[in-house]
Amino acid sequence: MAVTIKHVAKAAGVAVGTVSRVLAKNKTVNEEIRIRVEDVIQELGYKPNSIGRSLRLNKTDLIGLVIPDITNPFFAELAKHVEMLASAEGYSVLLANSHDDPAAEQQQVQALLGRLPSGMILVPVSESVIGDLVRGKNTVTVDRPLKGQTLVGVDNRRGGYLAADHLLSLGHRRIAYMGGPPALDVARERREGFVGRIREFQQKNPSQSLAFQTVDGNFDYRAGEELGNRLLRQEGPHRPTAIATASDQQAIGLMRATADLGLSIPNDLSIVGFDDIPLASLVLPRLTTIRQPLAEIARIALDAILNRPSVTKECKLEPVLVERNSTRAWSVR
Amino acid sequence: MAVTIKHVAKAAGVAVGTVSRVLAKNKTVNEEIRIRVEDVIQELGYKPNSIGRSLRLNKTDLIGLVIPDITNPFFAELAKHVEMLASAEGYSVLLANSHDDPAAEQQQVQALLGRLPSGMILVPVSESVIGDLVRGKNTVTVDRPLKGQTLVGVDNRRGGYLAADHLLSLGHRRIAYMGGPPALDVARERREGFVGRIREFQQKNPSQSLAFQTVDGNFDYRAGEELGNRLLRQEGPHRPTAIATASDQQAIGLMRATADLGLSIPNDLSIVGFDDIPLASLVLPRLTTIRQPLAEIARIALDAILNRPSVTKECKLEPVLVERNSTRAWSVR
DNA sequence: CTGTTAGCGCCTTCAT
DNA sequence: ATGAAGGCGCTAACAG
Repeated sequence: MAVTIKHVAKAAGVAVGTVSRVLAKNKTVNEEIRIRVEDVIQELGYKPNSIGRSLRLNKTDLIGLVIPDITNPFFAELAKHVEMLASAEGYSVLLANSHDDPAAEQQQVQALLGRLPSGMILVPVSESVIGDLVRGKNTVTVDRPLKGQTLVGVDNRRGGYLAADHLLSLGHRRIAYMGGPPALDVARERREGFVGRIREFQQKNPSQSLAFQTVDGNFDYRAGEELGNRLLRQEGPHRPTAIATASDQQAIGLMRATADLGLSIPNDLSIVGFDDIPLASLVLPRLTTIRQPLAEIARIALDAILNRPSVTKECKLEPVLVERNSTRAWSVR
Repeated sequence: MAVTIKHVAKAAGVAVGTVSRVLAKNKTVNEEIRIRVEDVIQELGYKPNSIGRSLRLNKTDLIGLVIPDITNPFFAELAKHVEMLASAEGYSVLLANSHDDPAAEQQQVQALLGRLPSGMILVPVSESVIGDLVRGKNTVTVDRPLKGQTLVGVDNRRGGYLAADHLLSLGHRRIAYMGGPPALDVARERREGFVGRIREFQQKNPSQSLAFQTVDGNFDYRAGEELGNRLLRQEGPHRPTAIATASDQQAIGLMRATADLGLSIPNDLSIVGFDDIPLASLVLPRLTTIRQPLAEIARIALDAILNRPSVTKECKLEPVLVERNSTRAWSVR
């Protein structure tokens, strides 16, 4: 058995309570004794047992993180930031994937909750099932909302708006929007923001002709490629000169479809993504996209969990347009 | 306070020991009593407290996973498989990033060890520092070796060999190899395997002219692009017609450099990667690569940790060549 | 077959 | 300022 507080106490000739106080840096400990105890701790190589501590205190130094899929670059980046911040504060993170499956999500959340974490950061998949599971559980939700739970994320409408605005101001008048799964609020909001800016333009410039269409699908590469093919196979005046997507992964899939058809980006087609995953600045051409401030999101989420007082019911951060090389001005040809 | 085994016992009119036995599915419990206890558990919504359990049993249901960077698709995939398998067995995984920094790694490992995990899966960064930290700790090492620790990974030499063999049999005679950081065993082994096949060919076909060169760098996209530029800017007969890389990320960076120079893959240049990350089959053209059986690796690693007996000191899995569209036969032109 | 009980390692109150 | 002791929730050994 490992060395415990008892061994230290005996070796130092004091009571366990005193050792505990030394550990807790309690000021009411005699200097001389403190030194002695610390020496013994060094000598014996004593390491506090976090389980005993947790049992007594009825809390752990664990943060649960439940995301759909760690393989998704966006969530990987979120996880990385959360882990960095958490470990800097002495917390460890419990990782669980829900695979976008409500049943799996429920099971994972239950499992984590059983470990009595200090808090939980959740990117929820199912609205209802999870809802009362986490009620009153010091949970914060990222990216997707959950009734009654603090949400931290980006202002998706604003993001969609920015994308549309960028394309419009570049002179594009044949535009398509590739949305995410309509079942997800995030996806709907991004699209609404985008469509909103389009409508706004149409009302202000009723004389200008503007072709606009929408498709929906999953957030992944494959969907981007498939939907892209559908969009781009339209001949002549129906084919858009610019497409905005609801995720960078879609955008990258779309880039592939574009190349497949022998079209050039940004000469024949402008593309703007969403998220700004690391890969976005590494593909060719570098992807213009709507950046989510993930480090910030992670920081706020963790803050909300560690210092309960400062919780707000909703925290929408400002997305920002990152102009790179996948978009270009369009003049009628 | 939550409902404990005591509450259940009182409500069911039995002793705590009996409840514990019901929970443990101990067969020696009277059917009738078992039912009653289970009903009460349902009714009260009792959830076993894993901390009390851990304290008593002196073990947790936690698996530590320490990797360089969750943002790296290869490690993300590893993490995903580990997490899936672990949670299927009732374990949760503690995630920590070492950021390829020995000091951070040491701190992370210490922090995780303090949580008394059942075991730890480690992709080590530093040989020495971590060595005695995990000695005797039920640790298994993945991808990179650590003295005295079980290693599960792919046979890197064999992987390198396969890549070279593929290129050679395709008829390429101007070949380059882009290696990983020479400080890493993995990188060295892959290169040795590759070079080995090249030498073998040269000895068996002394009359054939064969140009071969090597460059080294990091495993990431950026290194792939930079090294690729260096390799491809060589004019005429010095420019390779095929390049193998030590990682898919390098290969994808290289693809970008290739496109930048107006070269076509696989017409002007064949490329073979290493790892087979998800993105490898999504880039254009789809990347021919050496596949690491990650699901298998995760399974074996976890097995080694959960059933100590079956540990072997080293487990080298067979990599497999996945032929896609980034390689093509080369005839002298 | 079931009840009772003794800790697991730690913190904290209550005396001293 | 320090020691003694109780108890967090649970399991396992022992007694009945």
